[in-house]
Formats: sequence, structure tokens, C-alpha cells
Amino acid sequence: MKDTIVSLLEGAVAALKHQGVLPDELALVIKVDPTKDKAHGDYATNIALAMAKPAGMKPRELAETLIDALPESAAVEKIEIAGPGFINFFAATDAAAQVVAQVLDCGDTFGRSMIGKGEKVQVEFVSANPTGPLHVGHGRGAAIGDCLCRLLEATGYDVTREFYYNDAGAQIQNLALSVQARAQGLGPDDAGWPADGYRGEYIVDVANDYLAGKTVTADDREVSAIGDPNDLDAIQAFAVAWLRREQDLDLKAFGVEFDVYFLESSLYEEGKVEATVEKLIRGGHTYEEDGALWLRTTDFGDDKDRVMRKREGGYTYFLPDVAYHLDKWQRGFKTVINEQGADHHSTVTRVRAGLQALEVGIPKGWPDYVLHQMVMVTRSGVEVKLSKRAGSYVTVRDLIDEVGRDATRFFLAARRADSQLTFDIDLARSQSNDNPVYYIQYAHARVCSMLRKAQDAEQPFDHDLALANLALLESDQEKAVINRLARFPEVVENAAKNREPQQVAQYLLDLAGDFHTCYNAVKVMVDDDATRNARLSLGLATRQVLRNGLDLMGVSAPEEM
RNA sequence: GCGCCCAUAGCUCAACCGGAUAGAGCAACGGCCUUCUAAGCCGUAGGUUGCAGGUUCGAAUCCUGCUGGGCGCGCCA
Repeated sequence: MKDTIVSLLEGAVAALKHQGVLPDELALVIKVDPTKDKAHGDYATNIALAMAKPAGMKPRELAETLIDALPESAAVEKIEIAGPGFINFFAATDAAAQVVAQVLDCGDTFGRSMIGKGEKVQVEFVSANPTGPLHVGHGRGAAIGDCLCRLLEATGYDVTREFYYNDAGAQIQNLALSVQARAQGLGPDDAGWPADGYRGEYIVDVANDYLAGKTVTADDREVSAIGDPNDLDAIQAFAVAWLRREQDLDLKAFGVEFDVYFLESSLYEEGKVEATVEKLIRGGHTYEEDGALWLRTTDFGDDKDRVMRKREGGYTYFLPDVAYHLDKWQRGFKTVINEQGADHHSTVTRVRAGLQALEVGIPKGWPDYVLHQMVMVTRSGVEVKLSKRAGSYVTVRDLIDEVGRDATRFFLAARRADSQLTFDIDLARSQSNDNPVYYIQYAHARVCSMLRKAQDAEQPFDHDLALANLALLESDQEKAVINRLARFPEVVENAAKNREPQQVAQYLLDLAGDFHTCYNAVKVMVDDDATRNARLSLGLATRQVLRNGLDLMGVSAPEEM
């Protein structure tokens, strides 16, 4: 419908240019939006407002001229000029209702598109170091990142989900020492406990499994314990595998799967870190000071230069980061999105600066970043800070166990990434109307129930009869649902383009609301076959779109509640 | 002190990269179950979009300066 209007307008402008009414060189800016208010029709355009000045006409005058020049179309019932010069389009009821047929015809693919043309996109998210179970922040990253991937897949991109982690640095050393201490029977408050050791209960489990000689299998590795409490390297390898498995289980429970696990250590093993340093030195963007090797990132927009190689010879995390992103680029990803917590936002300019300094043709603003703000968890109005298992933070598993996967995913992805999030456990677990997840799922279950009813009454859905009578869907409530359904593809496209999964969540709430309203206002199971089937088809289409939308969020669509 | 993000109804949040009278839910108040799931619906009330300027036909949205909050400012990741 929207496309129809756009092409109608293009036709009108072309005709007017041809007649010399409008100057040939006039730039064309056509924006057609769905209206908020039914009184303004179904779609409106501001074209007359936007082009009035360059066209040298008054907005309303231009609007009138445009309308007169508009080609005929059966899809448009009425056109009005309103306000300062908006042109409002009223869709023919029959044409609008065709979206129902379209939804039923497309099924699971309704809302999907090929905008991405199969282009490769990589999304890196979660990327937690294997030092503990995933916490809520990782959970938000997982929910947003995975939802983004689903959106990109739905819009025709070839998506790679990637998880990057450091399996070698100081933090891992610290982890090994903590496990060793536990293996020796020490607790966090005993003498001899490593400074900054990991205090969580899970460290005890790691130590016990290590001593017992167990074998752990994670998504990207399998390690058997040696059991020798003095072999720190063996402990480290075992602990990393153990926590990788732990995180895998967290992710699995959350319904998130990765295509690639990328190890920071592999960058060293394959000489990519060395190669990156050399390239940067050759490029003349480095200098030595205080015994360290610096990169002049200030040449590329950073506020201070950064150390690449420490005085004692080791590299800072910054350098492997650059090497890693160079590797992404070399793997052919023109689009890379990094989903991270905003507490790491300082790496953005730094990594981009490092990539520019390499001078290998990487575009300036590459890669893209989606940064999410902090998550606070509350119960009974009080902030929850501790998890027994993890020690100092609330884990993803805690949330899934307590409120379920659907609510956890929905709550973590339903807010804009750049606003702080309060995760209210009481709300998420409440099986009541306060809970948006239930509100949406209930709408889905209601349609299913309606269909069961139709079966039981031996009045099963008649597809052909329904489609022949879509014009009978003429109440305001039905039209509202129809219009909402028609907008779904656009919402998916926008959410993907802007990297804003919360738009899908909001849409689903709106659609569920429209449906509930309609459900109460318009009885479906009426005696008249034509009417009943037309209404059933609207229910079916709603169910389909709810399902498609929920699927984009990784949330289930239950048949009954 | 510097940098990034945020500020919308009493509360939690929307508002589709500038559009018409800023929308939902919760909380409050009043209605709707012998009829398809009341986990729902209808209605009432609730706003100077933090403050002050600016840009233009038009601003919650863009710019500047404030105020308040979060995060960051390691040769940690």
C-alpha cells in the first residue's frame, strides 16, 4: 500500500515536471507514513510541505496540484488535504484487507525481505571471558545481540554470530590461582587466598571436578582434568573449559547459539598480533616512550595515545583487539556489529583508530557498535546484588530459573539499548496483566482457542470463502488490526536498519492490544459463514504475525495458557 | 576536570533516522463474564517532553549552554 502511494506520487511529480508546472531539477523527497489518527486516513505524506519552498508554491496549493495530477488507483478510496498541507490517503477497504490474504499466503515468511541481498554480516556479542557464569549484563547483550541477528536474517543478511574471549590473560591466571586455592581447601577469607581471587561458589565446583579427574565438554573444547593441584597450567586449561561449558549451558537455556567462538590466544598463535604491530610500526604511527610502545591514536580522533606493548614486553588488550578486527575485515565482513556493555565504550574510538592506522582501506566508522547500558535487578522494590553462586552479581541463570526464558529474553530486549534497565523480577514472574510478555502470548493463545472452537463446532475455517469476503472486515477495530498487520514488514525493516530490537517488542504490544480490543468488540463465531470465515482469517493472520514477531525475539508463542 | 549515554503522566516505558491533538501498561476512579480464554475489554482522570535559548512551515526528536543521574577516563579486559 505504501509503495503504491509512493509510485502514485512519483507519477504525479513526473507529469507535473513534464508539463512545466514544476521545475525539472526539483529534488524528489517522498516520505509516506502511516497515520496515527484514523481521521487522517491510513497513510499521509508531507511531500507538499517539504517541496513547497523549492517549488515556489504554497504547501496547500502544491498539494492540490499534486492531487489533480495523481494517476487513478483502485487501492485508494479517498484523498484529502489537511492541516498545513498534508495529503491524506484513505485506502479502499478491500485493498487494505488483502493484507490478510497476503499474511496467510506468506506464513512464516511474512515480514521477511531480501534488503540485505545475502550480504555477510557479523555480530559479535556476549564475549564474556571464561571466569564465571554469565551475569545479567551479558544476558542483556545476549538478548539484544541474538534478536538483532534474527532481524538481520529476516531482512536477507547472511549472519555470523560470534563470541570472542580471552583465554590467556591475567584474569585467567587469576582464575587458575583461585581454583588452585580452592583445591587446597582455602576459602576467600583465609590466609594464602590470591589477591583479587574469584570468590564465587562455583570455583569450589571447578576445583572438586578437577581433583576428581572429570572431563568437561564445551561448545568449542573438551578437557580432562589431570587432578594435580600443583599443575597450574593444567588447572587453567580445565577451569577455562569448565566455565566455557557453564556459559554454554547458560546460553542454551537462553536459546542463543553461536557460529564462531574466537579465542584471543589464537591471534598470538597465528602471529596476527605480531603482524599487526609490525604493520603499525611500518606505517609510522607508533613511538616509544617510558620503555613502552605507543600508538598515536590521537591522529585518528582518540583523546590520548595508547600503549600497545608494555614496558615488560607483553601486549595490552588493545592490540589483540585491533588484530581481531583486522581479521574480521579480512574474513570479508563489510558490516560488523559489536554488541557490548557501555562500560566498554572507550574501546570504540580506540579500536577504530587502530584500524585506521593500519591503512588497509577500512572505512572510518567501521565497525558498528551497539552499546547497552547497565542493568539493575530488583525484587520487592529492592536492588538485588548478590547471587550465591557467582558471589558478586546476579546471573542469567538466576533469572531464567526464576522468571523463565521468555520473560527474561523479552524484558532484556524490549528496551532501547542506550537507556538503563531495571529488571523487576516480581513483574517478570507475575502471571498477570501487568506482564507484557503474557499480554502478547495471551493474544496468540486466544486465536488458537478460537480455532479450536471452530473445529469443535464443526465449522472449520474455509480459506477460500474467507478470502472472498475480506471486505466484510469493516469495523474500526478490524481495520485497526489490518492496518497494524500491514505495517509489520516495515517495522522489521526499520528495527534491523536502526539496530533496535525493542521496536519489535513495542509492535507486538500494539498488535496484541489491537487484537484484544477487536476480540471484545467483534464476535467471530457468528452463524453467517462468510462473516465468520472472514473474521477467522483475520484471527489467523494476527496469530501468524504474533508468531513471526515473537520468533524474532526468541520468545515462544504458546497455543494455550 | 574531560569523554560517552540518558532525562517523556505518580511508576515502568513507546513515539517508525523533524510531522497534525505526545501514546500504552501499572497505580487511582467508574463500568463489562448464562455469549469465541476476564492473563481480556470500555470509560474517567493524569503532561510546560529536566531547564533556558536557537535552527524552520513544524522540535520529545536537530544545535548550544545549564541541571540531575549512569558509565568510562590503567602499561586491566
